[in-house]
Amino acid sequence: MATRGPYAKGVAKREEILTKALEVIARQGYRKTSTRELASAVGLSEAGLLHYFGSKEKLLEAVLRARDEADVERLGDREDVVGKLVAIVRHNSDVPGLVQLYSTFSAEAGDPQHGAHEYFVERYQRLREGLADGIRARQSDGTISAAADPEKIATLLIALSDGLQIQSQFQPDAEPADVLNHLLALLRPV
Amino acid sequence: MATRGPYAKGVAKREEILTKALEVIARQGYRKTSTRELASAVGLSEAGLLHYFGSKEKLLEAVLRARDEADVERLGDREDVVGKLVAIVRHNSDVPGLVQLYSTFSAEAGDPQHGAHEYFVERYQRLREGLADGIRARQSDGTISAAADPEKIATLLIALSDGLQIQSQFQPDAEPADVLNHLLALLRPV
DNA sequence: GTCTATACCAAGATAGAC
DNA sequence: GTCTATCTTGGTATAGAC
Repeated sequence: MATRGPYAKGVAKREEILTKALEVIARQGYRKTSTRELASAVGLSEAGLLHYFGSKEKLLEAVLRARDEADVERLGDREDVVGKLVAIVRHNSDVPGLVQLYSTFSAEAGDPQHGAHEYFVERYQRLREGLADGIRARQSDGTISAAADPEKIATLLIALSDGLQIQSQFQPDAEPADVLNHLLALLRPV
Repeated sequence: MATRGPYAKGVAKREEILTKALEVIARQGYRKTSTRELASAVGLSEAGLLHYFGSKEKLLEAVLRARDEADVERLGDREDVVGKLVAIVRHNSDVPGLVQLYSTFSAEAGDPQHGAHEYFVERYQRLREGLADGIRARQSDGTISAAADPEKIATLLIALSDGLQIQSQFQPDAEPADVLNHLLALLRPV
């Protein structure tokens, strides 16, 4: 009855699936990407693919986790958390399919029954806490007004990033990062 | 060959479908609401329901249009456009299923191929223009700083409302309208 | 009263998750 | 393969313009 954990082969395959899925979804969005298609893209049957992730929902959750990790890897050295957020939002303009996966999936997962609900609960909480610290740091060095409530502004910046990325899909000329920066300028102490 | 337009009966049934759909979706969210269920809720077969709207996508678009109209009816008399937005966000806490329909659908419709893409393009543009006017009005009466760019702040307020409503599904104690009001306080001239 | 577009239904084709 | 979801096809009944 002892569980043995994944073999090296399985770990590699898992990696391959996530990389490929990220690629396919970034290109064509996720609504149009079936498990069937993802399976054949990595040379597996549907059942074979689902063996690794259990369900489509769990696979997509893993894709988003992988993206979060990639963001950390690109920006992990940066001190300024608020600047990090702006950099991520700017970078996301280049991967609309992923942004669409993220926004659709997070909206759907609002339902507590949804398989990825817990993932988002934890993710948003982690982001809020990190950003609140970053905001307090900026208040110390004088780039954000002391009148701002760090927790509320953290919630606000995340919501703003999410909302801007959705809206920009309907207004191709708009640059989400510019709006974020305009707000940060207005939040400077006088 | 000539088109005759809907009969009185059809007009009434269309109304009934929208009202009922709004009710069912507000209660249980849209992910769990099938056309089959909506059809039987109004005493029609699935084909009968689709006869009126052509597709599920178009039906959901009509539901969102109906909600927009209901909001206008509730708040049409109000002068202050920014205050209107806050009131809508506050009211939306009472209809989580509808909020979920709206956010999921708008995220999905980011794909230009999506049937409701055009609807959202027009809706966001209309909202932005109306809000920008409201912001200029507030700048005139001194409740928003003259340093704010009305177009950017309009985009921001819409994005913020959307994002806050998504985030609040993962943080039940949070009240989106409070964060909006905190921002408005910070945007006051000094 | 005739005529035809509208209102609707039964059955099934198709496709996706698992 | 099974189950469930959307949507199509091919039909009948009826509203309502003329």
